[in-house]
Amino acid sequence: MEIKKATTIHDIARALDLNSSTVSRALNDHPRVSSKTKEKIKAKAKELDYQPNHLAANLRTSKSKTIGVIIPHISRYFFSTVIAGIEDIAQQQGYNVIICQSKDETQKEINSVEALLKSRVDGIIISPAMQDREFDHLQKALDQHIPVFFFDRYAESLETTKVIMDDLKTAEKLCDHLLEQGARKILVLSGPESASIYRNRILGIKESFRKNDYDINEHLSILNTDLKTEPAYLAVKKWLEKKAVPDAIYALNDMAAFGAIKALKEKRIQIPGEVMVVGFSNEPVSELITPSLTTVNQPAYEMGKLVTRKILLQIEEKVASYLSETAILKSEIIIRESSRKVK
Amino acid sequence: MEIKKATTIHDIARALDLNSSTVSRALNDHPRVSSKTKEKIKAKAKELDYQPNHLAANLRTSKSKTIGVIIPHISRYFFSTVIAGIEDIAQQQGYNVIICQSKDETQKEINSVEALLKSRVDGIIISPAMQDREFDHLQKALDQHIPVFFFDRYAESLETTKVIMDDLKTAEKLCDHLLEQGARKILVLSGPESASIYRNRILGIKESFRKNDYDINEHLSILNTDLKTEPAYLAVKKWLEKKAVPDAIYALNDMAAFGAIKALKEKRIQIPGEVMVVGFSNEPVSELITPSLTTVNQPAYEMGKLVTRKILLQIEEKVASYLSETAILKSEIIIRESSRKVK
DNA sequence: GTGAAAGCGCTAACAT
DNA sequence: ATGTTAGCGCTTTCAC
Repeated sequence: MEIKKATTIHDIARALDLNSSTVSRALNDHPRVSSKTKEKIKAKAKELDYQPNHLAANLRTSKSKTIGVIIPHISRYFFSTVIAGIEDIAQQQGYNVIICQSKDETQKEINSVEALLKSRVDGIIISPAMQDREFDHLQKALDQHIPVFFFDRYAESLETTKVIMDDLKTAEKLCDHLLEQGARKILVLSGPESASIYRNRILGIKESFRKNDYDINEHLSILNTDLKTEPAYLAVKKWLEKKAVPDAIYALNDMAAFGAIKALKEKRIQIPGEVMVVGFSNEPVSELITPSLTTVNQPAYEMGKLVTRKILLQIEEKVASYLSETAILKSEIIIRESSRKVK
Repeated sequence: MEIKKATTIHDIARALDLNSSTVSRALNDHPRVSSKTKEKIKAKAKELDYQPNHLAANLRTSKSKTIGVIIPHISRYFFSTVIAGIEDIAQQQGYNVIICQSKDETQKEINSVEALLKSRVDGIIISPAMQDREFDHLQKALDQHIPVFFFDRYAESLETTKVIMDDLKTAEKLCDHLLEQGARKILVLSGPESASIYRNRILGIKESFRKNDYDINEHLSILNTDLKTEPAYLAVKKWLEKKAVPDAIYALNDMAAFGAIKALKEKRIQIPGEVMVVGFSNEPVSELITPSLTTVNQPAYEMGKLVTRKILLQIEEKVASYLSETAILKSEIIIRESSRKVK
């Protein structure tokens, strides 16, 4: 079994009677190499089917050319779509991606950061776990000059770049819509208020009430669940047994909305006739269920691409490391059957 | 801004007045190092917060400690769940993972293999694009002694390890179920027969007909779609307008089943009263739609873990490279409302 | 059981 | 514009 060794820059140098450093420079488009030799070198490289050894280059420059990504659940449609965007940009720029799932558990997230730092990633992109209250683990990365960028969810206490949605505004508009459809008593299924996105969405909802002059205390109820289908189902079921039936259930994600729908159907409560339901984040199923679910579509793929472009700019020092920006992407309300009372 | 350099094996060696090669050996648990020195070295390593530089080790051993994964769509629940399994095992064994999406396009897949070979991955795990008819691109990897392992879908022409489902048997059982429920005329929504899994599922269905003595030609119709919701919806709609309404629609994935349900609902055909519907591969939505969808649950996470364990055994030469095995995982039929005619 | 020495393939400071 | 040289941090063969 004959294994012919791969071509190196030395082979190219030898073949052209040049020095390997010139070859290296030529292949990296260094300005101080005459275009004539550059051409010669590149031609020879192609001829010998030269494949650069990134391991060697990375060792030398002590860059891993790898970025770490930490997300709650890879198999959630929103997140896997973000990953697609991250992978696309990263690959295109010659970076690898390490994906870690936190399962929305703070401890797992801490471990992942630890592991990523050990693998010497050049940067970390994260959407932190719902329950996170402290961010020392991320601060540690920043202390080592590893950029940490957020998407969707973020830590307010860290001054770093984030790509987020215009959640407050969108949540407000969605609430406007429910009020227009005649809803007064609204039950919100929320996640932990410590998480930026849920807090923002609730602020939007309250703003909608305020500007429409509806009494928040009287008409708005907020139920904290962990925004999963089953717990939301149980919570709504319990609510319906003990408290007044609301005019609308406003879930802060689609998963929870599915649970609410299940509970309502079980009690034979008409949707949207008696109770309207809206969700957030447009799971692909949402248009397929009965009734199809009004929700908010978030540009996940774009988000992944954008946050990756931004972190790579910082990693490659094309942008100052002390610059932190907040990019806000527009999301879009999709009105479907579950909230369409008035035809 | 003071950046203290990371500890290396030389630092440890110096601190203990030993040679760096001994340190290297000790940390790798080489047998020919006295356990006393091993202990000393490990203690010192911990004390100095030594973090091995994998880049250096990988360069030296010319292993990238990276495996490439090629899947059709990362945001499909089945695949992202497989990825979760792959990542878990890989990370645990110190490997990184590069994920590529083929979008079910052969050309993209070819490009991905090319890119993975350039990144010098140690192995490739793939579920090939639906339409693939040739596998020269994968053969090329094998020629370079890069193991290529399949999961779910596979190329029959390549002799290599694969982890697949017992699709034929399961498809047969699901068909048995439909026949038991009284279905006679069955319309199958299939993908390209060139793909192993669809061919196998159809064989299973035919087997069910055969053993129950029902005439295949008379009662079984097969409609090729690309197994996406919208095209399936259109195909079924057209079918219902021109041909006889079947007793059951048997879609070879859930996406297509959703399309069929949409078309049936539009024509106000009762499910399962007039037409039963079954799918395949248990999208998380399937239990949430109305009616909830009978389908087949595939152990995706387990599949990802298993195929990764297997390829790592081969990469680390704990198993002969000429050994190719076929591991078959059991999938499970989940009967829900859409096919429950008889109470 | 431990040490010496070479080298994986590349880059970059310095020299010319 | 090109060459010289050193070295990134590790593994591994060969000595002893």
